[in-house]
Amino acid sequence: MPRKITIHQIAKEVGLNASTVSLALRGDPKVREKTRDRILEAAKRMNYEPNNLARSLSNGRTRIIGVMLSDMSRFYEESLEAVFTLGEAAGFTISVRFCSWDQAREKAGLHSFVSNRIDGIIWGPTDYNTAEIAEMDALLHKFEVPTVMYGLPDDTQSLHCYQIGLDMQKSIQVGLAHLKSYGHTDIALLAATEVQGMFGRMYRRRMAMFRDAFIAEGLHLDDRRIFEVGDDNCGGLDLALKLSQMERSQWPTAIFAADDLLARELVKSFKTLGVRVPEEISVIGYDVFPWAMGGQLCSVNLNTKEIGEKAIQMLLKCINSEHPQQFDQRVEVLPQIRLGTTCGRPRSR
Amino acid sequence: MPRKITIHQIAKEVGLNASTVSLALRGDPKVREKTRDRILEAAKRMNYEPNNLARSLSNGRTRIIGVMLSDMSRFYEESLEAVFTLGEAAGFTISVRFCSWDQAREKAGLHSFVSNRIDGIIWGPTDYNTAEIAEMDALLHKFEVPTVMYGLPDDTQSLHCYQIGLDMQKSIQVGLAHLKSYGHTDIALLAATEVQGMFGRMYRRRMAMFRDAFIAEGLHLDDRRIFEVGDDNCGGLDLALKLSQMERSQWPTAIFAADDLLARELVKSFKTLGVRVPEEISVIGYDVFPWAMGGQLCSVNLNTKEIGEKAIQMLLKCINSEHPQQFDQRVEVLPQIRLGTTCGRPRSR
DNA sequence: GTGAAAGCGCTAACAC
DNA sequence: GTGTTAGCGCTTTCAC
Repeated sequence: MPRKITIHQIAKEVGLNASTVSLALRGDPKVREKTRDRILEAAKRMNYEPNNLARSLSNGRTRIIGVMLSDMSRFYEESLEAVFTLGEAAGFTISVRFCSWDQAREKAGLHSFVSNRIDGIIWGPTDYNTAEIAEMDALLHKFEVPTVMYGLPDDTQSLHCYQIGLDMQKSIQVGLAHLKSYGHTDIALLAATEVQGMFGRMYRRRMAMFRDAFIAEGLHLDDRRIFEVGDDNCGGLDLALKLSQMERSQWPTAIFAADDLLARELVKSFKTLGVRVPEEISVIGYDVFPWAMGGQLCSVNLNTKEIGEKAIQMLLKCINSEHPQQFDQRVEVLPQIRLGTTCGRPRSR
Repeated sequence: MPRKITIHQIAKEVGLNASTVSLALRGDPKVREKTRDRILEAAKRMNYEPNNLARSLSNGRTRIIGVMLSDMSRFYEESLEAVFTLGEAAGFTISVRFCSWDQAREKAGLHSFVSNRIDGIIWGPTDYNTAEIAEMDALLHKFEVPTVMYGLPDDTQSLHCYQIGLDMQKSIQVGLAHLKSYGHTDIALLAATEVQGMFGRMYRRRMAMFRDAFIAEGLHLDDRRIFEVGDDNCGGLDLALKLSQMERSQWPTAIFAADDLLARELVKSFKTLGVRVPEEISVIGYDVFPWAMGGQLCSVNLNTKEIGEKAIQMLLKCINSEHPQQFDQRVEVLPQIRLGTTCGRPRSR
């Protein structure tokens, strides 16, 4: 038995023509049911596996959607799951590339997408507004590869791609407004900024946005109210310990943790040390962990599931349309306050 | 300007034949340098992007390696990075599929790899020894797609694929032996087993292996020495608190945490609560976090980087060889004790 | 060195 | 309903 079976061999086997086999395999109603059954039976028996290269070369589409990501960050987990679910339901295969925050690899990966003639791209870029990004954006546009960039913090008007926007500063403001609604004004910030590499860079960027958000909400963020720790999910204990050595009258009334895992550890540590949350101090988290603390943690959720859904929906619309221009260039995904039990009115001082 | 440029259009532009252009683009020495420069210049100017579908259909290989994973688990991070680095250095594009622990999706993904005629597969299966896995293994074998399965706990002799083995029980025994070498015999186990879904399943499986490993090392594991928590990286504090309410004479002399993050939190919590590690109690972790606690944590490292390296090296060897049978069917990757400062001799009782 | 021609496996238009 | 034919864009063999 020959190794790679083609439709011609199946055709010969059942005494028909290759094009009939082709039609039958794709379930075309033109071919009689009995004929189709014979063909399918032979295909299965001969271990036929269709050759997508030939198929795609011939009909001009691959039914593959490429996803370009910087790393296997938790940030992408939920959105990617949404992309899979909706993309596969629409008959597409999802192919992922990672670039490890390396722009050369990112570029090479996107080129490979183009060379392999995938039908569309979802792209979470390593950085924004750099020359490389603009160059790839222009290339993808020139090749008419439908592309959705997602997780973009700012409106990057110069790009041609569709964009799923995520206004981080606004989402922080949402959290601050939530705390203000309880009456908090003395709010501290717990953030991991001493992390090395790209993660650290991300955290530091996030920190800058926190500062801006405080100002935008008319709040004062004293430098002594900023607690920086050297690890993304192991600094809560440090802060709880630090505070427990201070007089309570000196405490802030609420703490905004820049990461849900930090917040989770902070709350647990407070409880361990006998500090009541939220009676003595309120805690709010920020990020992408809806499951943190079994839903008890109050947090600003970045809603990444919706980001993924919007991205794949936009892309599918664009792929299936003749006039992709008619769609909105940019869609904003709004964060959601996830109510828990860790925020309350400030203690009386 | 037409949208998709082909070598024929370039040929027409420079007044040559398409086959010359084809040779020139691939840097064949047969074509004169001056001619090649003219061709490359035209290709760049016209924004030519090669069509891999046509190329692969013609020459029979795609230069793509497919990686099939269950999810974006931290377990895969390092190994995947190794696969990228070595694979790309060898001129391959790495394409990743995730199946979210769904065997139907896993199967579909592997089929798509075959249909797209990728040159080889690295596969971390969702489960072992099931009919589905065996079926896909047989199919991949029949299609002669070189395949390396990795992270396999047991010797699965019935499979045709190359295997990178990881003997979890032995690696736990390595950790236990390390503790025994200090003189510990009263060793407790901290594990997260109340986690939902596939993670929980994995943790429970890990738990069973811990029991077997204790027995194999001639140690007694009393049920009261097993501390199960409901979260994969937030249970350390609970245990530290629990122990601090017990008389120290009742304590175990060492704790084996089934996860580095658990271990890390445990050590930090001990320190917070005034318990000296390792003077009063030793802690050893287990998993894939070489960076946990800045290298201070003593741990059994599963060595996933080497798993990835071995996998891609085996695969490349197999792809480049005419006689893949000559290589070993299965390679074992051994865990390493990562020495830290959290293990020492047991306190005198 | 360069060109001509066949073919990779499939699809799609059109005959019959 | 089924067969015929002409590509899809590239590589490869063989002339010249």
